[in-house]
Amino acid sequence: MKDRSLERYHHGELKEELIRLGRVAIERDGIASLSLRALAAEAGVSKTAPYRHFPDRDAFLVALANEGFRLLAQELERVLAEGGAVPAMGRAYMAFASAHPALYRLMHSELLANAAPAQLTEARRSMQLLGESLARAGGWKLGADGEAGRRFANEAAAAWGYIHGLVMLRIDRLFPAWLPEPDWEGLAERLTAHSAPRASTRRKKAARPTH
Amino acid sequence: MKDRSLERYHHGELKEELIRLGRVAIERDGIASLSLRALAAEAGVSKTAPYRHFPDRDAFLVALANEGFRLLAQELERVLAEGGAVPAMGRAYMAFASAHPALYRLMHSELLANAAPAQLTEARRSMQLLGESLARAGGWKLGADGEAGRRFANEAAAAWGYIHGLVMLRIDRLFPAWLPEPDWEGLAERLTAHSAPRASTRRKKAARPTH
DNA sequence: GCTATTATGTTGGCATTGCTTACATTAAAG
DNA sequence: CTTTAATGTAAGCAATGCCAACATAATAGC
Repeated sequence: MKDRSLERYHHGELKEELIRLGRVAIERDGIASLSLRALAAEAGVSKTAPYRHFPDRDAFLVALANEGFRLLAQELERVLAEGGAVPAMGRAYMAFASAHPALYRLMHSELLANAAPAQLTEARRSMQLLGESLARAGGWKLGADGEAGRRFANEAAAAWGYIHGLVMLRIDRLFPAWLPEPDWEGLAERLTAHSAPRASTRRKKAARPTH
Repeated sequence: MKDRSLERYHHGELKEELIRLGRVAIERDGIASLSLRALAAEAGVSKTAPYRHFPDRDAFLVALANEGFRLLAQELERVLAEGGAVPAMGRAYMAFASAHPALYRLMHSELLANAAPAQLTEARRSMQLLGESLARAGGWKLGADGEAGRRFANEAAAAWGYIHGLVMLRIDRLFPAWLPEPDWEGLAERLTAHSAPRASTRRKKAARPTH
């Protein structure tokens, strides 16, 4: 039995502290090598204590991801409040991912694809923000049905895919080293070109003029 | 001691078979739960046999990813041989990722960011193919120096980011379910719009020169 | 205030896994 | 034919996820 004479039996904020420690740990060691036991030790608590707050390791990772979405939404909301348009959103998105690469990766990992939607309330919020911003800039209606809704879904997927891919390329350092380093921030701002329904693009769908 | 009277002591093609089995395993159970021991058992070989061919688990995953790049390059080359232009490349890229989602994810995972370049010879090949195709379509020179090289790097990053993000959005099922399913193939074909230097984009770039 | 209930944390333990060391078998080189 | 290198095996350690039984503290009902 350890000497816990100076420590409280109940931590009191274990759940929150585990999330905090987890965020640091994944950025330092990578997501794959995150260990609940090690985290418990860091928090000065027994090896199975985390299981009182999370059913299993995957559930903890989902909670971590959700925290990430909360932080991202917070950032995006701040930009929106400052009157930022779509390019500013792109910049903020890129900045968030660069500042928390492992967290961003986790937020878009395989795990989340099958996670229960109820656990990812914050995820929906941040995506709604992005979607609304894109819709406003492009003059689309968010809840539109039929053809209009389908067209908006396409434009949203194009814009989101663009910024998401750009960000992943950067944080995973996948861009070939034998080429000059791209201007990531500038490219992120170009999000506008993808969200707004450009005449050229729409015509191309029908007639495909280039090449 | 097991009865191996009918089995050869030496498997003979263990390395290749592990790669084969590994590809199936990650698509079935996910990358995280891939176990070298389990794979060894599947191959009918002792638990530590794989370590004769791969220093550790991560090295095996890198080898798997490299095999993925080889397959992708093979596909892209086939499309090129058939005279396919950039939209066809986009389609092929999307098709490959959809057919092997876990493999594609692995090819762009955190692990690879720090992998020794020598282990990823095939990766460079497939990217070179994509880069050449984009350069030809956009009228760029691949090895250009200075401003031209930097501009090409930006256009390449934009195009690659676009298709990569689109693909990831799809295979990770991240696109919100409350929107209509996007036309993924059609969006992949739009790769042209990102690789070709569009007048509007270039003017915008000039108006906001660098940073 | 006292007690019952619930939330939270601990201890011990099992199975799985990655990986190391020492040894066995076979193929290939000389 | 002998030697050597390549390939596979056996045994075992440490770390981890997770379960079951128990301990402690906070809280609610009376």
